[in-house]
Amino acid sequence: MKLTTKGRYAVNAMLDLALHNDKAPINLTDISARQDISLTYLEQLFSKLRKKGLVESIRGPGGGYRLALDADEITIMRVMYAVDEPIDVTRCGGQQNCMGDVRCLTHDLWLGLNRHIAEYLNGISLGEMVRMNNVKQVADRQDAIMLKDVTHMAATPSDATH
Amino acid sequence: MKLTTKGRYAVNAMLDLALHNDKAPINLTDISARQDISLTYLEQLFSKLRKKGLVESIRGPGGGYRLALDADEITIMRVMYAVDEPIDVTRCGGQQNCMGDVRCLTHDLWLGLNRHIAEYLNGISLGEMVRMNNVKQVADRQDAIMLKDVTHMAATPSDATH
DNA sequence: CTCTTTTCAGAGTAATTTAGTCAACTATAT
DNA sequence: ATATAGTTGACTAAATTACTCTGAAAAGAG
Repeated sequence: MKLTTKGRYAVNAMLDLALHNDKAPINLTDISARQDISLTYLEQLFSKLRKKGLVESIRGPGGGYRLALDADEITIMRVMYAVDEPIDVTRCGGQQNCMGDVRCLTHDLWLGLNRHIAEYLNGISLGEMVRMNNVKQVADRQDAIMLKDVTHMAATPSDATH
Repeated sequence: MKLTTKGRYAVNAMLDLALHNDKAPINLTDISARQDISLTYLEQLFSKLRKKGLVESIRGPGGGYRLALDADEITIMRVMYAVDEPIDVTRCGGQQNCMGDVRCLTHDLWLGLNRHIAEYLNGISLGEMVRMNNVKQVADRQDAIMLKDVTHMAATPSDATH
């Protein structure tokens, strides 16, 4: 299992999609604004997510993306695997030849770690996250900021901290 | 937690040390041969391991490295942290400002994953690994190969174990 | 003292990966 | 038609990884 920012971006974006998953499809421009991910990078990510059957796309004006499955069926694991080729933590990709012809000393250790991570990430779905309170709160804030931007209100975000 | 081959090399090397942890210090040339890691790279790794107090060094002929602590006190986690700067899995390093001024949607998710991995890697020590059967078998084979190289003898120990 | 074996320190580097950008499409609603 | 939105693939700058190279310095053996 690979753990990169790419995978995390993908999860953030997918969760955004799950949170706004009503009738109308969500376009990437909105997700880009809310989640602070460049549009072109999102396009790249969603291309992969679509090919893995996690989202479906609707082209043209009013188009965008929608979850292709129930949010409870989409685990964090599936999202991360969709965008990041799974790199194995062992040196040999499950083969037993990590070291010349014999498996390395720590072969089983890394396999165990792999299993462990997978278990955790497979145990959490987008649906569950949507129902979590703290997630909902953050999402509401993000939506509020978007609204403010759209209306061109004088309120500059005043991001003194960074 | 960062998961790199560097960390895996370090664990392999440290386990080698633990397996051969008798009176005499072990030099890196031997570990290099047994674990198939370049000598200069090992030097780099052990420099860090020493600075973190996991090994102690003896210079000069007959010198080498020794575990600075009991093998049961050295967890896999400690080894990996010694050589790889811990990169945080969240975007903000535990701060709450992953996204401008609010924490990102998935902040807690990554923190949880971090905790999970740490728990696993902290739950396993070099001592425990040394006592595991499959590890011992691999180690014996590695030693046998080393011996063969040194003596240039034809007498293969015929290690028909499994 | 000198030779050899070892660790110690840090600079340098080639390859790979990451995190994107850019440009040129295609499909569809109005 | 035209504007909106997804689609594709090539390209790239920056960072990271996984090392190597050089040249010490310490310590024991002869």
